[in-house]
Amino acid sequence: MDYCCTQLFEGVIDDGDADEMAPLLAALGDPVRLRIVSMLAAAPDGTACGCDLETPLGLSQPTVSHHLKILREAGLVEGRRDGRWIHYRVVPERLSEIRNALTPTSVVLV
Amino acid sequence: MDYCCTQLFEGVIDDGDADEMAPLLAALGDPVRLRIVSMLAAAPDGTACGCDLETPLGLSQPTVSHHLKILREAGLVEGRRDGRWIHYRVVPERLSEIRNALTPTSVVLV
DNA sequence: TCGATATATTGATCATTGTCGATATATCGG
DNA sequence: CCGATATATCGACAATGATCAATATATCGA
Repeated sequence: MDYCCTQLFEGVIDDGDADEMAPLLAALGDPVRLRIVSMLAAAPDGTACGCDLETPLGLSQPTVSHHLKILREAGLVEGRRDGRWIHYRVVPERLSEIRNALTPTSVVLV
Repeated sequence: MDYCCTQLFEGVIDDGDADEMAPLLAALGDPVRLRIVSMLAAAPDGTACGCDLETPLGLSQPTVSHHLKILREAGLVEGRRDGRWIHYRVVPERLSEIRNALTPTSVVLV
């Protein structure tokens, strides 16, 4: 190895940033969670509760709860309790972070 | 279920699009692959061969090859053979697709 | 307080994935 | 043709993840 065009990589994303950004992208790297985010964004008032997602997704309540947890921990979704229900909404700033990271002029792609 | 604010979700990403977009995001949802993309983008001429990545990544040749394959199959990276070497480069159009999908006015997020 | 509904957690199972060593394939130079 | 280098594939293994049934927790209405 390294007999060929070895070179130093400068301006590359540092390990910490990569470890932060990857879970964010991985959270959206699942068709179910993509659909959830899309459904929340498409909902009339921009929110929906978990129970509304089960039937259209065709998944059990624990599974939907599992995916919502991942999206929540990634900061891509927020939940506000309203009595029995928790209204989930997309956090658009978090989506912007991804878009910015993938922009050619960003830190990630130099 | 569905006793609460049941509603139809219109304008939501369809299953086919979600199944297409998810692997694209999942391909970037790994810190190693994020670093690879960043390294390719940061390389002097925008390309690097696999052998250049092993040492800075601290990974074995098969592992780097594995990640490059995933990025290749996702269309995020292209390889051009040059003798013994394969020069990999980022496909910026593919990154744009992700950015567009995550834009509030896009199909995905309606 | 009790029953009903919404959400979260637990435990289990099966599939996927990241990693490596070993090996195969391809290309170049001699 | 042979040895060296770059890349891909195979096989194995440990870790992660998606899913569900069962159960726990929380809130409301009666």
